[in-house]
Amino acid sequence: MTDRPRNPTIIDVARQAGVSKSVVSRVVSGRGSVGEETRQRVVRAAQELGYVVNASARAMVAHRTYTVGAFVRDAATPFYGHLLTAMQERAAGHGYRVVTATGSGRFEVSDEYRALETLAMLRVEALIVCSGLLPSERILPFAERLPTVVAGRPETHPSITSVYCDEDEGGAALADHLLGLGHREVAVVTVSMRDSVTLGPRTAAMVRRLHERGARVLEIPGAHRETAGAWAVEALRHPGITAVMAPSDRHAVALLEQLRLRGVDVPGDLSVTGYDGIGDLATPLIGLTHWRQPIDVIGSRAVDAVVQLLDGERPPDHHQALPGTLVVGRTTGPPVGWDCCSSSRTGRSSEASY
Amino acid sequence: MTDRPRNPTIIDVARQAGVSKSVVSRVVSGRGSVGEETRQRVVRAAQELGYVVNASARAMVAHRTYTVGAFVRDAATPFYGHLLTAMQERAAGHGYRVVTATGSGRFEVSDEYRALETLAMLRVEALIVCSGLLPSERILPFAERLPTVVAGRPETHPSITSVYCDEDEGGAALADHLLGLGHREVAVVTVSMRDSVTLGPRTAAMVRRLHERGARVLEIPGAHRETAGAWAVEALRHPGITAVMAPSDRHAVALLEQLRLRGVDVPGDLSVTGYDGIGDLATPLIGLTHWRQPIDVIGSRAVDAVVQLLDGERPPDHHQALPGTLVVGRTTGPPVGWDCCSSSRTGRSSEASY
DNA sequence: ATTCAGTTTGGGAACGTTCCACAAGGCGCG
DNA sequence: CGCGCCTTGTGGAACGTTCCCAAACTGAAT
Repeated sequence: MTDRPRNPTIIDVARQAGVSKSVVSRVVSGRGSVGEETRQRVVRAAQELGYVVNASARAMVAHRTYTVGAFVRDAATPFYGHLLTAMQERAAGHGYRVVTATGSGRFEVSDEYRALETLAMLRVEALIVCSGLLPSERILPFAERLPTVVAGRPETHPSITSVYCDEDEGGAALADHLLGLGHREVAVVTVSMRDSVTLGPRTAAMVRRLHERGARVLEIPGAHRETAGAWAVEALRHPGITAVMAPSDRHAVALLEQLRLRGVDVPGDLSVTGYDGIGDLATPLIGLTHWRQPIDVIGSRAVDAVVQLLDGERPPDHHQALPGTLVVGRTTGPPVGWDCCSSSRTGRSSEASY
Repeated sequence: MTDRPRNPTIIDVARQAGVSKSVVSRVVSGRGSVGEETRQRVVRAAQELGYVVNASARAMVAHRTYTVGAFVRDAATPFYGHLLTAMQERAAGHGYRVVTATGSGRFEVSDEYRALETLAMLRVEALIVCSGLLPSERILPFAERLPTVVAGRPETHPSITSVYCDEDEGGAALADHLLGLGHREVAVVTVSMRDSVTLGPRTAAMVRRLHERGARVLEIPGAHRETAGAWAVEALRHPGITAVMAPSDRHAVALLEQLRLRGVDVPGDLSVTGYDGIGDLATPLIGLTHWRQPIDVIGSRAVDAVVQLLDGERPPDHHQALPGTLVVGRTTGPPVGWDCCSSSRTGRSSEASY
């Protein structure tokens, strides 16, 4: 780096305005009283020199940065993009900045750790963790030192506050929707709890509810969207299956693409459900039936909680579960051969064992 | 804010390890030599105390922050989300952090200015501007003080480096595609240059090419996606129109939704084109014909350029125009009544004047 | 005139780090 | 043994800001 001209300091401004640095400090920080005439002179001098406060120096003496750290696994996914935006906006309202750190796609523990350490170096005053993958025990060491809120997923640990949309409710609601349409044999693309703290519980909830209501369930493990072709094949192998539940909108869209390639009619041959309901994927154009999470609310509540913790108050609810909404689109419908009036089903397939 | 325990400093670590603060500094910064036995002792002490370097203090003396500022209008849009992710990753490779500032949705000049000033306070070493709306003259004052690169859009000003995908080429390619299919009367949803530095030129390029090749053009001004219903109405009012070109994928999807509501068959009745080709909107499911920009490349090249500027080199190309790709989907096809073999058109509509 | 309160201003310490100059000790070499 | 050199460790200055305290100045009341 070639030597660039130094930024002007309050001392430069003070010299220019013919006052002491203390006066300039009071003018730029807005604390303490300054004579009106002097303040004008200082403001003018600052403008002439293009003075801008140095946040580092300020942070040093104030022991505050007015910065909240947000950790997300991958900011490019629409879910996190929306969450970040919502948080940023709300934080600005509280006088805080949000600085985000990401785990760098490669899903490595060391990257994750480095990201969180970077936030610590920057002396963020609090932490908002928005990752479906980072387990509680990795968050805990930081939560001990910083007010920490987990956003977008339930958190079991008592010393961590969380703001989320109940996964059980959503999973059950989608299952009920399919059951109500008459589906009795449903495939669920499942994700293990280990692989995701959000996708795991919601698919488990789908399976549970379907079982409870006496439906047959085919579980297709499928954490990664790239394997959507295999899900399609697996679901189609079982002729009794009339619906497939995906762990997220993106999974659902990947599945819809694969079904389309294979000439499967949705929802004629097969119904499909998603989960999340964010941004462009929830477009009416695709018409995906899904469970919609109030991401904006999750984001702003998370920030509110963090600010309350910073103010030394305990947030009203340690774990805030926000209500979601069932959005019925055009990817779900009654199963083939289903007679809506007799409430019984014809053309039931043989008792395949799965 | 209640008083939180202070973070340990190098002095605390020094005391714990029984050495001077200078030794600790050398250990944590990795500069200067330290006896092996001593270094072990320091590392252990730091770990015991949970010491983390204070970036502010470091920045003060080093006059460096290893931080690049990114300004985007709205981080929630997929285009910018992807761009940011790409930049973040590349910057990390160069040893820089990216801190983003947004113009807070409300599209106010004062917000914009505050966002850029925040970046200046944080003493970012360089600036990457990724906004289709912020005009050059607003960027210039910052470009004079900081190495500045504009990403994702062409930049005319000679003292600002830019990395982008040529809008003229994309607009023309899409127009050619439609012309090649046999379309002769095309509506273009146009955005003024004033409203967007990216959307403006690309729609202008579409119109230009269509005119050059002798097609009739209906210009429908439409900066905001919310008015997509009106575009649909306007296009359908002119029976000669066989295709509509949207300024972006998101505009195109909004239009497709409106056309769907009105029972218009795409591409049977009307062909539709998009522009950008990012993430989930470019999904094969929708099958939108569009011009794809290499966003990842734009992001990483922008960071590379910034780093070169920081190193005092001039980047090889002051203005880097990257190649895009035409992606043909299922939203475009031959116009109704078009006979592919005779290369002439039947059922031509009356000479409507527009 | 003198005191007193209130406002405005200036000087200096402190924040946590890096870097520089320097000291102490070990080592090889004449 | 004395000299310089290299390695390792120490103390202090500096970075740009805020805040505390003291000084200077104002004006009003005694």
